[in-house]
Amino acid sequence: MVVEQLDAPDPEEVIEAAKAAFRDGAMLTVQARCEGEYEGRTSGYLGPGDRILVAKPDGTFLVHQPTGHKPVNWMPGGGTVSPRLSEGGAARGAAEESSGDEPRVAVLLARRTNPSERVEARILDAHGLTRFDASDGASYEESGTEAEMHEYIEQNPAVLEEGLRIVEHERETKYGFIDFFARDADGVPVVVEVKRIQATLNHFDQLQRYVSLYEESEASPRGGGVTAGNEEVRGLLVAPSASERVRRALRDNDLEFVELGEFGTDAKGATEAKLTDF
Amino acid sequence: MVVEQLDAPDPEEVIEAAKAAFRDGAMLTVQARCEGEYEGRTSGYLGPGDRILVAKPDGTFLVHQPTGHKPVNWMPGGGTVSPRLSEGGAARGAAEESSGDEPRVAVLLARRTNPSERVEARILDAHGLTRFDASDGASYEESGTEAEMHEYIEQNPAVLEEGLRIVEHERETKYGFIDFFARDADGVPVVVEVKRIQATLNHFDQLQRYVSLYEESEASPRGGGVTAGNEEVRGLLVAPSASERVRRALRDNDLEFVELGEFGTDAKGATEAKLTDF
DNA sequence: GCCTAGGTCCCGTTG
DNA sequence: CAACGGGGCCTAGGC
Repeated sequence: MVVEQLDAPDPEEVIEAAKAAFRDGAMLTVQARCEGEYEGRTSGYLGPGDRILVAKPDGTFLVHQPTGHKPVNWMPGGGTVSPRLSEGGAARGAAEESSGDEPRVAVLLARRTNPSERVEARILDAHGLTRFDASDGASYEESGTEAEMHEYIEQNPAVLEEGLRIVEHERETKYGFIDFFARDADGVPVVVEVKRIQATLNHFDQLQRYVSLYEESEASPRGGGVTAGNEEVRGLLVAPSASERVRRALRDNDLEFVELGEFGTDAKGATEAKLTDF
Repeated sequence: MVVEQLDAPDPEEVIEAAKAAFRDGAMLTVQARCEGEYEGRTSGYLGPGDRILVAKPDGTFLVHQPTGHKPVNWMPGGGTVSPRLSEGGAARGAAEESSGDEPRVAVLLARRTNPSERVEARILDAHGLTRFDASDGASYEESGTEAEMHEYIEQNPAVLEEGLRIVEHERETKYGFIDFFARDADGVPVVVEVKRIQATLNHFDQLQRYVSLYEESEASPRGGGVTAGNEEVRGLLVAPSASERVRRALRDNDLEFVELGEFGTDAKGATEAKLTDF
């Protein structure tokens, strides 16, 4: 039996099922009216409403409202989720006298350290619960990533500029990592920053940072005098597109934009076609 | 009835339940062995395995493996999820001759435009399905945010520096927004960038950009000559902490770091305590 | 463990 | 609508 479903379980049944699921490494899904509370990097409270709760064996905990991609409350994996019975009533608000006839509610508490934080979901009314003994060995394989774009450029530097020669990939500097360090046809050093998506001001910032770093660390040690220094390093921002503001920022700072959209098989085919032209 | 559960539904039942749920604006959860495929900003494939599928009435679609905070495949809200029956067999791979006795499988296809993309989950084996007519009017209320940090600083500028006077909050420049524009005790202009979390190199970048922008736009128009220009603007990065690299980048570029961790009631109390010291 | 940078980032806000 | 910046971002890769 891979899945076990409970319909409208009472608090004790929720606790029991949750304990068993966590013990056995199963995934748990609960449809419930609940409250949420978070305390950690910030703190927050979510009033009662219908949500889906998901707890994974790695400690991941998710609270999903009926809209939106992101969980309204969550805990990343690495911590633990523990079920416990608690007094009824609101998590927040005045502590009313606990009359004996108050219903107890099931609570799912997710915690972790570093950073220290916790999410608590008070299940006021469990509509459905599913235990799922899931087994999944597959991993997602993706193409079209920035890593592939890097590979493509490394193999075909001419798509950026005729005569460009890649010297180093992922060069570390004291201010961060440069995507490519290269030299142009005249041997002038070129700092290259590559983005898979439309370039933003932050990307311009990064390139600017790397270029100034290069100017400082390379020009100064030379003793200053032989080379012009600042003039002798170029900065290239490579991306499929860029807003006008970004283009202007680049121009104003003597940096260059290279539009590179398609890459991979198509572009490779184009390169091969080129070769046959000779 | 808020929740309807099906145990090991066959493909036709999955389709039927999904159609009904989407028509009525209910949330749908399916525990299933499935394949996943994404095509859009990148493209990717996920082989068969056990996952939880969640479809929301706003078009959000999530595929969750047994580990990890993030869905392995997803579609943000705004699009549509449509169920349909399809041929059995792998989504990827050679198109085998479709012998008549192949089982048909339920497929959930999530699509949107702008960007144009789609996620397809081929449900090879549905273990469980839950329809949830959820109603949730609550929204999450959070404190400890950067906005609150801004308010606090605006009310207590002295925590940054004695004699600092806030001139403007969220000043727009042609290259972006400055958190605070201020003047120090000597009337020297100060650009302030505030971060709620540990400062990163990108945050340094932002401040550096704003400061250079200020130097250009303010110093140049003046005709250059009266004021020293570059020397006469300070940049402050305010955050609870910063790595050594970030501190060095700031120092090397004549920018300043101000450590500001606690704020709000505690810090306010500290300020008040200080006042009583006089 | 910290630091750095990417992400199918998502999301809100503003022009 | 694009664009810019925040996020309890999360996650992977180095060191």
